[in-house]
Amino acid sequence: MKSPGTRAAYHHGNLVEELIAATIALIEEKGVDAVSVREAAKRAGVSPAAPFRHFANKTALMTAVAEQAMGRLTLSVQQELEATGDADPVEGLRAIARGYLAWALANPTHFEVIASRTLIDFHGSPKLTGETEAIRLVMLDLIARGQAGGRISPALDPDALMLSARAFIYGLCRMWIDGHFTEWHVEKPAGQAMAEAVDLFIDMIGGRQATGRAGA
Amino acid sequence: MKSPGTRAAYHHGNLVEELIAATIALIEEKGVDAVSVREAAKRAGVSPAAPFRHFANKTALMTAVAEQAMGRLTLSVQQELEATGDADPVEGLRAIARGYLAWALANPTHFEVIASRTLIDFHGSPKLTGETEAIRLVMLDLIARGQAGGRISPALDPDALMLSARAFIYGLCRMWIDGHFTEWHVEKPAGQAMAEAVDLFIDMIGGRQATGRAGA
DNA sequence: TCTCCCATGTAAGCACTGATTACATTGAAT
DNA sequence: ATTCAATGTAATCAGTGCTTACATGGGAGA
Repeated sequence: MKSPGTRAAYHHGNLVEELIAATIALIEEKGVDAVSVREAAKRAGVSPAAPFRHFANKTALMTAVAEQAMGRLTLSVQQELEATGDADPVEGLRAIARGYLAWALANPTHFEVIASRTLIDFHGSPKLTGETEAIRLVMLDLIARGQAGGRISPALDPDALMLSARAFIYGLCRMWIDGHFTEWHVEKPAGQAMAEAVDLFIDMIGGRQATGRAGA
Repeated sequence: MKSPGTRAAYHHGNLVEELIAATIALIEEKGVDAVSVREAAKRAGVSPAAPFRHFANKTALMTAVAEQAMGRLTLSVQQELEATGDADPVEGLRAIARGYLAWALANPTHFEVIASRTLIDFHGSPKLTGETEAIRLVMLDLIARGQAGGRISPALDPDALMLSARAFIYGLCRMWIDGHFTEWHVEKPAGQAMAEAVDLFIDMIGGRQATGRAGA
Protein backbone atom coordinates (compact mmCIF):
# COMPACT_ATOMS: atom_id res chain seq x y z
CA MET A 1 0.00 0.00 0.00
CA LYS A 2 2.66 2.46 1.00
CA SER A 3 6.30 2.37 1.93
CA PRO A 4 6.40 0.26 5.07
CA GLY A 5 8.58 0.88 8.02
CA THR A 6 9.12 4.55 7.29
CA ARG A 7 6.92 7.46 8.29
CA ALA A 8 3.43 7.69 6.99
CA ALA A 9 3.08 9.89 3.96
CA TYR A 10 1.25 13.17 3.98
CA HIS A 11 -1.34 11.60 1.76
CA HIS A 12 -2.74 8.56 3.40
CA GLY A 13 -3.30 6.36 0.38
CA ASN A 14 -6.58 4.60 1.07
CA LEU A 15 -8.20 6.68 3.72
CA VAL A 16 -11.69 5.76 2.54
CA GLU A 17 -11.42 2.08 3.31
CA GLU A 18 -9.49 2.67 6.49
CA LEU A 19 -12.16 5.06 7.72
CA ILE A 20 -14.86 2.51 7.02
CA ALA A 21 -12.86 -0.13 8.85
CA ALA A 22 -12.28 2.20 11.78
CA THR A 23 -15.98 3.03 11.90
CA ILE A 24 -16.91 -0.64 11.91
CA ALA A 25 -14.49 -1.32 14.72
CA LEU A 26 -15.93 1.62 16.59
CA ILE A 27 -19.45 0.26 16.15
CA GLU A 28 -18.42 -3.16 17.41
CA GLU A 29 -16.73 -1.69 20.46
CA LYS A 30 -18.99 1.06 21.67
CA GLY A 31 -22.19 0.71 19.70
CA VAL A 32 -23.73 2.57 16.82
CA ASP A 33 -24.55 5.73 18.73
CA ALA A 34 -21.02 6.16 20.02
CA VAL A 35 -19.62 6.58 16.53
CA SER A 36 -18.06 9.93 15.72
CA VAL A 37 -16.12 10.89 12.66
CA ARG A 38 -13.48 12.47 14.88
CA GLU A 39 -12.82 9.18 16.60
CA ALA A 40 -12.75 7.35 13.27
CA ALA A 41 -10.29 9.93 11.98
CA LYS A 42 -8.12 9.56 15.05
CA ARG A 43 -8.00 5.79 14.60
CA ALA A 44 -6.97 6.26 11.01
CA GLY A 45 -4.23 8.59 12.22
CA VAL A 46 -5.60 11.60 10.45
CA SER A 47 -6.95 15.04 11.28
CA PRO A 48 -10.62 15.51 12.28
CA ALA A 49 -11.39 17.31 9.04
CA ALA A 50 -9.82 14.74 6.73
CA PRO A 51 -12.84 12.40 6.52
CA PHE A 52 -14.94 15.19 5.08
CA ARG A 53 -12.76 15.15 1.97
CA HIS A 54 -14.10 11.70 1.20
CA PHE A 55 -17.54 11.70 2.79
CA ALA A 56 -19.87 14.66 2.51
CA ASN A 57 -21.05 14.10 6.07
CA LYS A 58 -21.34 11.53 8.81
CA THR A 59 -24.38 10.02 7.13
CA ALA A 60 -22.37 9.31 3.99
CA LEU A 61 -19.74 7.51 6.04
CA MET A 62 -22.33 5.41 7.80
CA THR A 63 -24.01 4.69 4.47
CA ALA A 64 -20.74 3.30 3.16
CA VAL A 65 -20.58 1.05 6.21
CA ALA A 66 -24.18 -0.02 5.56
CA GLU A 67 -23.40 -0.88 1.96
CA GLN A 68 -20.56 -3.14 3.02
CA ALA A 69 -22.77 -4.81 5.62
CA MET A 70 -25.60 -5.21 3.13
CA GLY A 71 -23.28 -7.15 0.87
CA ARG A 72 -22.69 -9.69 3.59
CA LEU A 73 -26.38 -9.87 4.45
CA THR A 74 -27.45 -10.71 0.91
CA LEU A 75 -24.60 -13.19 0.71
CA SER A 76 -25.92 -14.95 3.81
CA VAL A 77 -29.40 -15.08 2.32
CA GLN A 78 -28.18 -16.35 -1.03
CA GLN A 79 -26.05 -19.06 0.51
CA GLU A 80 -28.95 -20.31 2.61
CA LEU A 81 -31.15 -20.18 -0.47
CA GLU A 82 -28.76 -22.13 -2.69
CA ALA A 83 -28.22 -24.73 0.01
CA THR A 84 -31.88 -25.71 -0.13
CA GLY A 85 -32.20 -25.99 -3.88
CA ASP A 86 -35.32 -24.78 -5.67
CA ALA A 87 -37.48 -27.87 -5.43
CA ASP A 88 -40.00 -26.40 -3.01
CA PRO A 89 -40.71 -22.65 -3.19
CA VAL A 90 -42.00 -22.61 0.38
CA GLU A 91 -38.71 -24.03 1.58
CA GLY A 92 -37.02 -21.28 -0.42
CA LEU A 93 -38.96 -18.71 1.56
CA ARG A 94 -37.98 -20.49 4.75
CA ALA A 95 -34.35 -20.41 3.71
CA ILE A 96 -34.49 -16.68 3.05
CA ALA A 97 -36.09 -16.05 6.41
CA ARG A 98 -33.47 -18.15 8.14
CA GLY A 99 -30.55 -16.60 6.33
CA TYR A 100 -31.84 -13.14 7.03
CA LEU A 101 -32.53 -13.84 10.69
CA ALA A 102 -29.27 -15.68 11.24
CA TRP A 103 -27.24 -12.82 9.86
CA ALA A 104 -29.14 -10.23 11.86
CA LEU A 105 -28.64 -12.21 15.07
CA ALA A 106 -24.96 -12.66 14.36
CA ASN A 107 -24.41 -9.04 13.37
CA PRO A 108 -26.92 -7.01 15.38
CA THR A 109 -25.08 -3.72 15.22
CA HIS A 110 -24.52 -3.96 11.50
CA PHE A 111 -28.15 -4.83 10.98
CA GLU A 112 -29.05 -1.81 13.06
CA VAL A 113 -27.07 0.38 10.69
CA ILE A 114 -28.75 -1.09 7.64
CA ALA A 115 -32.22 -0.84 9.12
CA SER A 116 -31.75 2.71 10.34
CA ARG A 117 -33.14 5.57 8.35
CA THR A 118 -31.58 8.30 10.45
CA LEU A 119 -27.95 7.17 10.48
CA ILE A 120 -27.77 6.40 6.78
CA ASP A 121 -29.21 7.63 3.50
CA PHE A 122 -30.86 4.43 2.41
CA HIS A 123 -32.73 5.79 -0.57
CA GLY A 124 -29.68 7.60 -1.84
CA SER A 125 -27.74 4.38 -2.19
CA PRO A 126 -28.39 2.33 -5.33
CA LYS A 127 -26.63 -0.60 -3.70
CA LEU A 128 -28.89 -0.60 -0.64
CA THR A 129 -32.14 -0.08 -2.52
CA GLY A 130 -31.04 -2.44 -5.29
CA GLU A 131 -30.15 -5.38 -3.09
CA THR A 132 -33.30 -4.90 -1.04
CA GLU A 133 -35.36 -4.89 -4.19
CA ALA A 134 -33.52 -7.95 -5.46
CA ILE A 135 -34.48 -9.98 -2.41
CA ARG A 136 -38.02 -8.73 -2.76
CA LEU A 137 -38.19 -9.97 -6.35
CA VAL A 138 -36.78 -13.37 -5.43
CA MET A 139 -39.45 -13.72 -2.76
CA LEU A 140 -42.17 -12.62 -5.15
CA ASP A 141 -40.99 -15.23 -7.64
CA LEU A 142 -41.02 -17.93 -4.99
CA ILE A 143 -44.55 -16.98 -4.00
CA ALA A 144 -45.70 -17.08 -7.63
CA ARG A 145 -44.10 -20.48 -8.19
CA GLY A 146 -45.55 -21.72 -4.93
CA GLN A 147 -49.03 -20.74 -5.98
CA ALA A 148 -48.58 -22.11 -9.50
CA GLY A 149 -47.49 -25.44 -8.06
CA GLY A 150 -50.30 -25.63 -5.54
CA ARG A 151 -47.87 -25.33 -2.67
CA ILE A 152 -49.33 -22.00 -1.55
CA SER A 153 -53.03 -21.23 -1.63
CA PRO A 154 -53.83 -19.12 -4.71
CA ALA A 155 -56.42 -17.33 -2.62
CA LEU A 156 -53.64 -15.45 -0.84
CA ASP A 157 -52.87 -12.13 -2.44
CA PRO A 158 -49.18 -12.22 -3.43
CA ASP A 159 -48.52 -8.61 -2.51
CA ALA A 160 -50.18 -8.91 0.88
CA LEU A 161 -48.35 -12.17 1.52
CA MET A 162 -45.10 -10.59 0.47
CA LEU A 163 -45.61 -7.64 2.79
CA SER A 164 -46.63 -9.91 5.64
CA ALA A 165 -43.51 -11.99 5.27
CA ARG A 166 -41.26 -8.95 5.08
CA ALA A 167 -42.90 -7.32 8.08
CA PHE A 168 -42.68 -10.54 10.06
CA ILE A 169 -39.00 -11.19 9.55
CA TYR A 170 -38.09 -7.52 9.80
CA GLY A 171 -40.08 -7.25 13.01
CA LEU A 172 -38.33 -10.28 14.46
CA CYS A 173 -34.91 -8.80 13.71
CA ARG A 174 -35.83 -5.38 14.98
CA MET A 175 -37.30 -6.81 18.17
CA TRP A 176 -33.92 -8.39 18.68
CA ILE A 177 -31.80 -5.32 18.05
CA ASP A 178 -34.29 -3.12 19.90
CA GLY A 179 -33.79 -5.24 22.99
CA HIS A 180 -37.24 -6.75 23.22
CA PHE A 181 -35.71 -10.03 24.30
CA THR A 182 -33.51 -8.78 27.11
CA GLU A 183 -35.92 -9.92 29.78
CA TRP A 184 -37.11 -12.88 27.78
CA HIS A 185 -39.21 -14.68 30.36
CA VAL A 186 -39.92 -17.87 28.50
CA GLU A 187 -37.84 -20.91 29.22
CA LYS A 188 -36.25 -21.40 25.84
CA PRO A 189 -33.56 -19.03 24.58
CA ALA A 190 -34.58 -16.16 22.36
CA GLY A 191 -32.80 -17.52 19.30
CA GLN A 192 -34.70 -20.76 19.44
CA ALA A 193 -37.98 -18.99 20.07
CA MET A 194 -37.40 -16.89 16.97
CA ALA A 195 -36.51 -19.92 14.89
CA GLU A 196 -39.73 -21.59 15.96
CA ALA A 197 -41.71 -18.48 15.12
CA VAL A 198 -40.17 -18.48 11.65
CA ASP A 199 -41.12 -22.11 11.12
CA LEU A 200 -44.64 -21.50 12.36
CA PHE A 201 -45.05 -18.56 10.02
CA ILE A 202 -43.69 -20.41 6.99
CA ASP A 203 -45.82 -23.43 7.83
CA MET A 204 -48.88 -21.20 7.92
CA ILE A 205 -48.00 -19.94 4.45
CA GLY A 206 -47.53 -23.49 3.28
CA GLY A 207 -50.97 -24.39 4.54
CA ARG A 208 -49.76 -26.77 7.20
CA GLN A 209 -50.70 -26.00 10.77
CA ALA A 210 -47.44 -26.73 12.54
CA THR A 211 -45.39 -29.70 11.50
CA GLY A 212 -42.76 -31.29 13.66
CA ARG A 213 -39.79 -29.53 12.10
CA ALA A 214 -39.75 -26.59 14.49
CA GLY A 215 -36.44 -27.33 16.16
CA ALA A 216 -33.48 -26.54 13.88
CA MET B 1 -50.82 27.46 40.65
CA LYS B 2 -49.36 30.96 40.53
CA SER B 3 -50.60 34.47 40.27
CA PRO B 4 -51.98 34.81 36.74
CA GLY B 5 -51.56 37.85 34.59
CA THR B 6 -48.39 39.02 36.24
CA ARG B 7 -44.83 38.00 35.45
CA ALA B 8 -43.79 34.42 35.77
CA ALA B 9 -42.38 33.59 39.15
CA TYR B 10 -38.80 32.58 39.72
CA HIS B 11 -40.07 29.12 40.41
CA HIS B 12 -41.92 27.90 37.41
CA GLY B 13 -44.62 25.82 39.07
CA ASN B 14 -45.07 22.82 36.82
CA LEU B 15 -41.93 22.70 34.76
CA VAL B 16 -42.09 18.94 34.43
CA GLU B 17 -45.29 18.85 32.44
CA GLU B 18 -44.39 21.91 30.45
CA LEU B 19 -41.06 20.37 29.48
CA ILE B 20 -42.78 17.21 28.33
CA ALA B 21 -45.25 19.27 26.31
CA ALA B 22 -42.44 21.31 24.80
CA THR B 23 -40.55 18.15 23.91
CA ILE B 24 -43.61 16.66 22.24
CA ALA B 25 -44.13 19.83 20.24
CA LEU B 26 -40.48 19.73 19.28
CA ILE B 27 -40.79 16.14 18.11
CA GLU B 28 -43.84 16.95 16.01
CA GLU B 29 -42.13 19.91 14.41
CA LYS B 30 -38.60 18.80 13.70
CA GLY B 31 -38.53 15.08 14.36
CA VAL B 32 -37.22 12.90 17.11
CA ASP B 33 -33.55 13.41 16.40
CA ALA B 34 -33.82 17.20 16.48
CA VAL B 35 -34.87 17.22 20.10
CA SER B 36 -32.51 18.89 22.54
CA VAL B 37 -33.12 19.67 26.17
CA ARG B 38 -31.78 23.17 25.60
CA GLU B 39 -34.48 23.86 23.05
CA ALA B 40 -37.15 22.35 25.28
CA ALA B 41 -35.92 24.53 28.13
CA LYS B 42 -35.99 27.61 25.93
CA ARG B 43 -39.58 26.90 24.93
CA ALA B 44 -40.53 26.54 28.58
CA GLY B 45 -38.89 29.91 29.19
CA VAL B 46 -36.26 28.50 31.48
CA SER B 47 -32.48 28.19 31.66
CA PRO B 48 -30.68 25.32 29.86
CA ALA B 49 -29.77 23.68 33.17
CA ALA B 50 -33.24 23.80 34.70
CA PRO B 51 -34.55 20.56 33.11
CA PHE B 52 -31.81 18.59 34.82
CA ARG B 53 -33.41 19.42 38.18
CA HIS B 54 -36.37 17.29 37.15
CA PHE B 55 -34.88 14.77 34.74
CA ALA B 56 -31.61 13.03 35.41
CA ASN B 57 -30.71 13.22 31.72
CA LYS B 58 -32.16 13.57 28.27
CA THR B 59 -33.12 9.89 28.27
CA ALA B 60 -35.29 10.42 31.34
CA LEU B 61 -37.10 13.27 29.64
CA MET B 62 -37.72 11.21 26.53
CA THR B 63 -38.86 8.31 28.67
CA ALA B 64 -41.47 10.54 30.27
CA VAL B 65 -42.66 11.45 26.79
CA ALA B 66 -42.77 7.76 25.88
CA GLU B 67 -44.85 6.93 28.95
CA GLN B 68 -47.42 9.52 28.02
CA ALA B 69 -47.53 8.22 24.45
CA MET B 70 -47.78 4.62 25.62
CA GLY B 71 -50.89 5.53 27.57
CA ARG B 72 -52.58 6.67 24.40
CA LEU B 73 -51.40 3.61 22.47
CA THR B 74 -52.87 1.13 24.93
CA LEU B 75 -56.03 3.21 25.01
CA SER B 76 -56.32 2.90 21.23
CA VAL B 77 -55.85 -0.85 21.45
CA GLN B 78 -58.35 -1.24 24.28
CA GLN B 79 -60.99 0.80 22.53
CA GLU B 80 -60.64 -1.23 19.35
CA LEU B 81 -60.79 -4.39 21.44
CA GLU B 82 -63.92 -3.41 23.37
CA ALA B 83 -65.65 -2.33 20.17
CA THR B 84 -65.49 -5.87 18.81
CA GLY B 85 -66.74 -7.66 21.91
CA ASP B 86 -65.27 -10.96 23.01
CA ALA B 87 -67.34 -13.34 20.96
CA ASP B 88 -64.54 -14.45 18.66
CA PRO B 89 -60.98 -14.54 20.02
CA VAL B 90 -59.51 -14.32 16.53
CA GLU B 91 -61.43 -11.12 15.93
CA GLY B 92 -60.03 -9.89 19.20
CA LEU B 93 -56.53 -10.44 17.90
CA ARG B 94 -57.48 -8.64 14.71
CA ALA B 95 -58.81 -5.72 16.73
CA ILE B 96 -55.57 -5.46 18.70
CA ALA B 97 -53.53 -5.53 15.53
CA ARG B 98 -55.71 -2.85 13.97
CA GLY B 99 -55.72 -0.62 17.01
CA TYR B 100 -51.97 -0.93 17.36
CA LEU B 101 -51.30 -0.27 13.68
CA ALA B 102 -53.80 2.58 13.45
CA TRP B 103 -52.22 4.39 16.36
CA ALA B 104 -48.71 3.88 15.02
CA LEU B 105 -49.71 5.21 11.60
CA ALA B 106 -51.45 8.21 13.14
CA ASN B 107 -48.60 8.95 15.56
CA PRO B 108 -45.42 7.81 13.82
CA THR B 109 -43.02 10.01 15.76
CA HIS B 110 -44.52 9.04 19.10
CA PHE B 111 -44.37 5.40 18.14
CA GLU B 112 -40.75 5.91 17.18
CA VAL B 113 -40.04 7.17 20.68
CA ILE B 114 -41.78 4.22 22.30
CA ALA B 115 -40.08 1.69 20.07
CA SER B 116 -36.64 3.22 20.49
CA ARG B 117 -34.19 1.65 22.87
CA THR B 118 -31.56 4.36 22.56
CA LEU B 119 -33.67 7.45 23.19
CA ILE B 120 -35.51 6.08 26.19
CA ASP B 121 -34.92 3.73 29.10
CA PHE B 122 -37.67 1.26 28.34
CA HIS B 123 -36.75 -1.36 30.91
CA GLY B 124 -36.38 1.24 33.63
CA SER B 125 -39.97 2.33 33.28
CA PRO B 126 -42.57 0.16 35.07
CA LYS B 127 -45.28 1.87 33.06
CA LEU B 128 -43.72 1.00 29.70
CA THR B 129 -42.83 -2.59 30.58
CA GLY B 130 -46.10 -3.06 32.44
CA GLU B 131 -48.40 -1.92 29.66
CA THR B 132 -46.43 -3.90 27.10
CA GLU B 133 -46.72 -6.99 29.26
CA ALA B 134 -50.43 -6.33 29.75
CA ILE B 135 -51.09 -6.39 26.02
CA ARG B 136 -49.00 -9.53 25.76
CA LEU B 137 -51.13 -11.26 28.38
CA VAL B 138 -54.38 -10.21 26.70
CA MET B 139 -53.12 -11.69 23.43
CA LEU B 140 -52.01 -14.87 25.15
CA ASP B 141 -55.46 -15.21 26.68
CA LEU B 142 -57.13 -14.68 23.31
CA ILE B 143 -54.93 -17.36 21.78
CA ALA B 144 -55.75 -19.80 24.58
CA ARG B 145 -59.47 -19.16 24.23
CA GLY B 146 -59.22 -19.43 20.48
CA GLN B 147 -57.60 -22.82 20.74
CA ALA B 148 -60.03 -23.98 23.44
CA GLY B 149 -62.94 -23.01 21.23
CA GLY B 150 -61.55 -24.65 18.12
CA ARG B 151 -61.15 -21.28 16.43
CA ILE B 152 -57.37 -21.61 16.30
CA SER B 153 -55.59 -24.86 15.53
CA PRO B 154 -54.37 -26.42 18.80
CA ALA B 155 -51.34 -27.66 16.88
CA LEU B 156 -49.93 -24.13 16.88
CA ASP B 157 -47.61 -23.49 19.78
CA PRO B 158 -49.08 -20.54 21.71
CA ASP B 159 -45.72 -18.97 22.49
CA ALA B 160 -44.50 -19.21 18.92
CA LEU B 161 -47.81 -17.89 17.65
CA MET B 162 -47.66 -15.08 20.14
CA LEU B 163 -44.14 -14.12 19.10
CA SER B 164 -45.05 -14.34 15.43
CA ALA B 165 -47.98 -12.02 15.88
CA ARG B 166 -45.95 -9.53 17.87
CA ALA B 167 -43.10 -9.59 15.39
CA PHE B 168 -45.48 -9.18 12.50
CA ILE B 169 -47.31 -6.14 13.79
CA TYR B 170 -44.20 -4.60 15.24
CA GLY B 171 -42.39 -5.11 11.96
CA LEU B 172 -45.21 -3.49 10.04
CA CYS B 173 -45.13 -0.43 12.27
CA ARG B 174 -41.37 -0.19 12.21
CA MET B 175 -41.27 -0.53 8.44
CA TRP B 176 -43.56 2.47 8.40
CA ILE B 177 -41.60 4.67 10.77
CA ASP B 178 -38.31 3.49 9.27
CA GLY B 179 -39.44 4.79 5.92
CA HIS B 180 -39.71 1.48 4.08
CA PHE B 181 -42.82 2.70 2.33
CA THR B 182 -41.52 5.98 0.99
CA GLU B 183 -41.01 4.63 -2.48
CA TRP B 184 -43.97 2.29 -2.27
CA HIS B 185 -44.21 1.07 -5.83
CA VAL B 186 -47.45 -0.85 -5.64
CA GLU B 187 -50.61 0.80 -6.82
CA LYS B 188 -52.52 0.86 -3.57
CA PRO B 189 -51.55 3.22 -0.74
CA ALA B 190 -49.31 1.93 1.98
CA GLY B 191 -51.97 2.16 4.68
CA GLN B 192 -54.32 -0.07 2.74
CA ALA B 193 -51.55 -2.52 1.90
CA MET B 194 -50.73 -2.80 5.59
CA ALA B 195 -54.38 -3.31 6.52
CA GLU B 196 -54.63 -6.11 3.98
CA ALA B 197 -51.47 -7.70 5.32
CA VAL B 198 -52.95 -7.64 8.81
CA ASP B 199 -56.12 -9.32 7.61
CA LEU B 200 -54.17 -11.93 5.70
CA PHE B 201 -52.06 -12.70 8.75
CA ILE B 202 -55.06 -12.94 11.10
CA ASP B 203 -56.91 -15.07 8.59
CA MET B 204 -53.96 -17.44 8.44
CA ILE B 205 -54.10 -17.74 12.21
CA GLY B 206 -57.83 -18.39 12.02
CA GLY B 207 -57.24 -21.18 9.56
CA ARG B 208 -58.97 -19.52 6.65
CA GLN B 209 -56.93 -18.82 3.55
CA ALA B 210 -58.01 -15.32 2.70
CA THR B 211 -61.62 -14.34 3.02
CA GLY B 212 -63.17 -11.37 1.30
CA ARG B 213 -62.91 -9.00 4.24
CA ALA B 214 -59.54 -7.57 3.33
CA GLY B 215 -60.73 -4.05 2.53
CA ALA B 216 -61.46 -2.16 5.79
C1' DT C 1 -45.01 37.32 62.05
C1' DC C 2 -40.26 36.18 61.55
C1' DT C 3 -36.72 33.01 60.28
C1' DC C 4 -34.50 29.65 58.02
C1' DC C 5 -34.25 25.79 54.88
C1' DC C 6 -34.23 23.54 50.74
C1' DA C 7 -36.51 22.73 46.39
C1' DT C 8 -35.94 24.94 42.35
C1' DG C 9 -34.09 28.15 39.51
C1' DT C 10 -29.59 30.63 37.09
C1' DA C 11 -24.68 31.50 35.35
C1' DA C 12 -20.74 29.79 33.76
C1' DG C 13 -18.29 26.45 31.71
C1' DC C 14 -16.42 21.61 30.34
C1' DA C 15 -15.78 18.15 26.92
C1' DC C 16 -17.47 16.74 22.88
C1' DT C 17 -19.79 16.80 18.39
C1' DG C 18 -20.51 17.73 13.06
C1' DA C 19 -19.13 20.87 9.88
C1' DT C 20 -16.69 24.82 7.37
C1' DT C 21 -12.95 27.74 5.76
C1' DA C 22 -8.32 28.94 4.66
C1' DC C 23 -4.01 27.16 3.98
C1' DA C 24 -0.24 23.40 3.24
C1' DT C 25 1.55 19.46 0.83
C1' DT C 26 2.05 16.29 -2.60
C1' DG C 27 1.97 12.99 -6.82
C1' DA C 28 1.29 13.03 -11.40
C1' DA C 29 0.34 15.08 -16.02
C1' DT C 30 2.17 18.45 -19.17
C1' DA D 1 10.68 21.49 -14.14
C1' DT D 2 6.15 23.52 -13.60
C1' DT D 3 1.57 23.37 -12.72
C1' DC D 4 -2.48 21.80 -10.66
C1' DA D 5 -5.97 19.22 -8.71
C1' DA D 6 -6.46 15.93 -5.04
C1' DT D 7 -5.87 15.40 -0.40
C1' DG D 8 -4.21 16.51 3.84
C1' DT D 9 -3.96 20.16 8.24
C1' DA D 10 -5.10 24.10 11.49
C1' DA D 11 -8.30 26.89 13.35
C1' DT D 12 -12.71 27.76 14.34
C1' DC D 13 -17.93 27.87 14.68
C1' DA D 14 -22.30 26.72 16.59
C1' DG D 15 -24.60 23.34 19.06
C1' DT D 16 -24.98 19.39 22.34
C1' DG D 17 -25.46 16.86 27.17
C1' DC D 18 -24.19 17.62 31.52
C1' DT D 19 -21.96 19.55 35.98
C1' DT D 20 -20.76 22.79 39.58
C1' DA D 21 -21.32 26.86 42.29
C1' DC D 22 -24.39 30.30 43.41
C1' DA D 23 -29.12 32.88 43.64
C1' DT D 24 -33.95 32.99 44.85
C1' DG D 25 -38.05 32.68 47.32
C1' DG D 26 -42.22 29.75 49.04
C1' DG D 27 -43.60 27.40 52.96
C1' DA D 28 -42.93 25.06 57.50
C1' DG D 29 -41.60 25.71 62.36
C1' DA D 30 -40.58 29.02 66.01
